[in-house]
Amino acid sequence: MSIPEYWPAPASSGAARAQRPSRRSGQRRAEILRAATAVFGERGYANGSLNEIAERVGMTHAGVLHHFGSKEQLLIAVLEYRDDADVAELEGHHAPRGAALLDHLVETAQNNAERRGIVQGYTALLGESVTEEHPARQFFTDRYTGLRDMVTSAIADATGRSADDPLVSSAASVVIATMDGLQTQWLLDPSSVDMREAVRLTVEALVARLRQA
Amino acid sequence: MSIPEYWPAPASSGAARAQRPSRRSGQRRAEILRAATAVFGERGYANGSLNEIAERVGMTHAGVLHHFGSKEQLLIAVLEYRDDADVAELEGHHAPRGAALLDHLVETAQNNAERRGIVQGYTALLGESVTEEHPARQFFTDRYTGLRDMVTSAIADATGRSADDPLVSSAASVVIATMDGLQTQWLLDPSSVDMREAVRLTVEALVARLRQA
DNA sequence: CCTACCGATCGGTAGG
DNA sequence: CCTACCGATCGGTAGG
Repeated sequence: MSIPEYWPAPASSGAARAQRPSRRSGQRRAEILRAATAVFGERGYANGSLNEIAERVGMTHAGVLHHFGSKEQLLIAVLEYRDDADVAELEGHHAPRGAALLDHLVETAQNNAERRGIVQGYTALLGESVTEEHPARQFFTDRYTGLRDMVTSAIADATGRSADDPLVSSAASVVIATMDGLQTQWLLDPSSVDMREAVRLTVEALVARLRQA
Repeated sequence: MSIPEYWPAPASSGAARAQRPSRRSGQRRAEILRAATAVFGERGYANGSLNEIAERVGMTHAGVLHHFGSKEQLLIAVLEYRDDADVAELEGHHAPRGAALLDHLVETAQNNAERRGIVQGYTALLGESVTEEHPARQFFTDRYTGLRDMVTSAIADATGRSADDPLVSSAASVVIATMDGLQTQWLLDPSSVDMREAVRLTVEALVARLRQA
């Protein structure tokens, strides 16, 4: 499973340069991950090739495979890389856990309208992931389980209902579904939809509905 | 653009058998369309091969290409075929145009829970369609424009608001987005979501919200 | 990291 | 509709 490292050490690897191969290798991996994120986002996973990824970082596809072992492992790394970035951003600004999470989601919808590449990558891979034996399937399944839990407790918090209330978990699924579905519509036709307003309306309507009765 | 027909006429093509080649060809095309729908649904378009489609109807991939010209044209035919089926079903049961459409969508969500293959095919192709230069892109763009119009007028009807009200068109986008997004969550984990209840809640909450103020 | 290669598979065409 | 073929491309491996 591990990736052997048998290429020659850099000629200038004495004490003069503090950069060990592992440091450079880490940078190179990050470059590949960025390129792979872009290519899978533009073309999808099935249609994105290692060759195109490799060209964008100035190496051959064999070089990419050296770093990541297989196309599938590269995809997994891309997904985790994206996840890390999301988490970092969440924690950087604030890590809202209660009702404030709902406002944060409205903000996210707005911000996403200026990150087309990222939205497209997410939507394309998510869509592909429901196909048979797709390597991203487990990743997204787990991710949505976690997302639903977070949003469920946020809605419980905002409405004073129990997180076990079926209406609450339904509402959580709906909020997430709305964000995903709006992204698809927006990607197909950006002028057709105001993602921020639509998410805001959804959250408002659901919370109001769950507050009564 | 047209597909030439130069294969030999059936040996038994006299007056005894009323089946002209065009009739048989039409049946064969329908078989291919069904197989292609299944394969693209299971594997996606990029990952689904003409060879697998051909095998399922007992011919070679060249035979499939004879009938449809190219893989891309086959995809377009599949999408139109699916669309025709949807329309036929809509008109068969009832063609609800006003507020009744909203109830019909709740029913559709319920019915979809027993048509996993169809839902998966739709979700996978829709997700792929947002990638660069994807052949299904125009199809889905047009489809969503039409869907939004229908649902917008249904919501206007149900709430007494104008179809030009931005809240109404936002709500329409949300209803459609919800259905799509829920399907994805359900495909990833069928036990995680009650599609019917979630759509019902969404419609109810949005209509209630738009009825006030 | 590259070169050089592999087998497999792809969509499409020619030609009947 | 098939056989037979094409060039292109794919992911992956060997070996340094």
